[in-house]
Amino acid sequence: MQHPEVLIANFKAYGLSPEAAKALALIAEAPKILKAGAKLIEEGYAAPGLHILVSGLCKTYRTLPNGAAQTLALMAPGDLMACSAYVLDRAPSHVIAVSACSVVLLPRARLEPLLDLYPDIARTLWRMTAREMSILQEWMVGMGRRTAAAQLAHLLCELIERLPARRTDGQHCCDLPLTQMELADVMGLSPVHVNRVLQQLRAEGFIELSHGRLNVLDWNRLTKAADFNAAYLARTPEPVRVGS
Amino acid sequence: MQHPEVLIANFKAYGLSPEAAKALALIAEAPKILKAGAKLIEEGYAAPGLHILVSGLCKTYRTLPNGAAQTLALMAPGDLMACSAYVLDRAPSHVIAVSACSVVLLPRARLEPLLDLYPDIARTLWRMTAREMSILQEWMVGMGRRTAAAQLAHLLCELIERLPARRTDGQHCCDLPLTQMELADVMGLSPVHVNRVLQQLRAEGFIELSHGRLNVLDWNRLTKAADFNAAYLARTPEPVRVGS
DNA sequence: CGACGTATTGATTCCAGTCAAATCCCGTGG
DNA sequence: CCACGGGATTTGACTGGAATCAATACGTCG
Repeated sequence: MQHPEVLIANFKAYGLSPEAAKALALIAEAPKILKAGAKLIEEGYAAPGLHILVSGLCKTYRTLPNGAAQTLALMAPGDLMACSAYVLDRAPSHVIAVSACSVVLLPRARLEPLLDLYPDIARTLWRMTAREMSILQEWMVGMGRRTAAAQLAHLLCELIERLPARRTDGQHCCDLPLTQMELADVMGLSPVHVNRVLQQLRAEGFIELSHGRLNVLDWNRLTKAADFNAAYLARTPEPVRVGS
Repeated sequence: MQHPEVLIANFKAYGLSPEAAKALALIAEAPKILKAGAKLIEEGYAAPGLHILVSGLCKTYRTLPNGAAQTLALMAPGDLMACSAYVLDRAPSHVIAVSACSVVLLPRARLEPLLDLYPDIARTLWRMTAREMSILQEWMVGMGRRTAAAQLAHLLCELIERLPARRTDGQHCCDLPLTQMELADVMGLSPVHVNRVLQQLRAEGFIELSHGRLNVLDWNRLTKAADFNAAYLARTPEPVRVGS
């Protein structure tokens, strides 16, 4: 599948009209390939356009004076990257590739005219940003009010939903190229504690996780333990639609 | 000052053109007055339009099965309220008035045509949403990686910047109608601990806080202790501009 | 094989939560 | 004007979850 097709399909999934989606795909530059760990956007940097992740996993994070890091977002294929760096014209935080990635740029000079031409595009980008915010809010609930185990379980549920996953009855699995240290930075915990909570989830038969591969053994039980409800991940205004 | 003027000034502060701002103000319904504690938006509710806070303080929060609550946003005058409830057509969380509020509604049926007519409006609303997200991210850094004292100090700095405040050299103060329990729900802490950390900040001469009034005694020292940098609160794309 | 990053384990400390009581504050009504 | 009541704040004692420190295994790659 060509990149333009992927882009078009993605925008359509957010409810954008086919013509507008095609117009967007046409202004996209050739995808950039990033190696794991490569920095895409540096804090303070002025964004040359809007980045969209095509494949791989990226993250946004902030570092503190004491050296600690907090991950602010994980980006899955189809996600906008650092849209605030685009709208605010200045990146408030770093964006780096977690695994090998392919990223497409919609250059500002070509995107802006399209926003004028197809007002639906702005609506869609706005909606994509709102979805990103929903995810952030869910993380916040986890950090503030869930136990570490529930928070981790919830995060894993979310990642199964967001990342390309193979889903069979009961068993769901996906590639998860995150180290325990990276998980810790997402959840605001220490790596050691993540390790312990992970073992807890393994011991209770919820999941398997090793070698960058996550396998959820009992989806129902895990979502219940995590109090997980996928509604916040919806891409379209209407309550989740099924089929095409 | 009439509500339309307030609205117009606010949108201009976000960089919107005067004509578009005026057009927006024209479609606004008469302001609704809310009593403290009144529920504006209920989870799951379909938003009839976009709400903008004119005066007072509101909050968005989620509750968990165990009864705990997590505040997801505080809204100051000029802020969009629950924009995801508008774009996603379904509120993912509750919005209630913390103090007596005045709220204006831009009805969907009148706002949508404006989005087509003035593409800059969508850009501005998108930018407002991005700013809200920046605030959320900053909160997340606090919850995950700052000590409770630094987190609280940071929050107070933010509120001084966002809420109507009287600022004299060194001393800054504003009305802060939040109970310690509410502060706890914002920060993901227990009310008891908030109380203790608050006393710590008082003891060190950073602040006074009582009877719904916050007084920052030493702004420089507080911002330093909180590692506070107001850049994330900027409303316009360009690095903070001074004057009109 | 050696080396470095990652994962695991154990021991200990400490920050923050919980429980519970006392006090304060303020509005209300007798 | 004062007694009452309920929420908010404060305090203390105790518990517990997560951090920290430190050492050991594991694994992958040159």
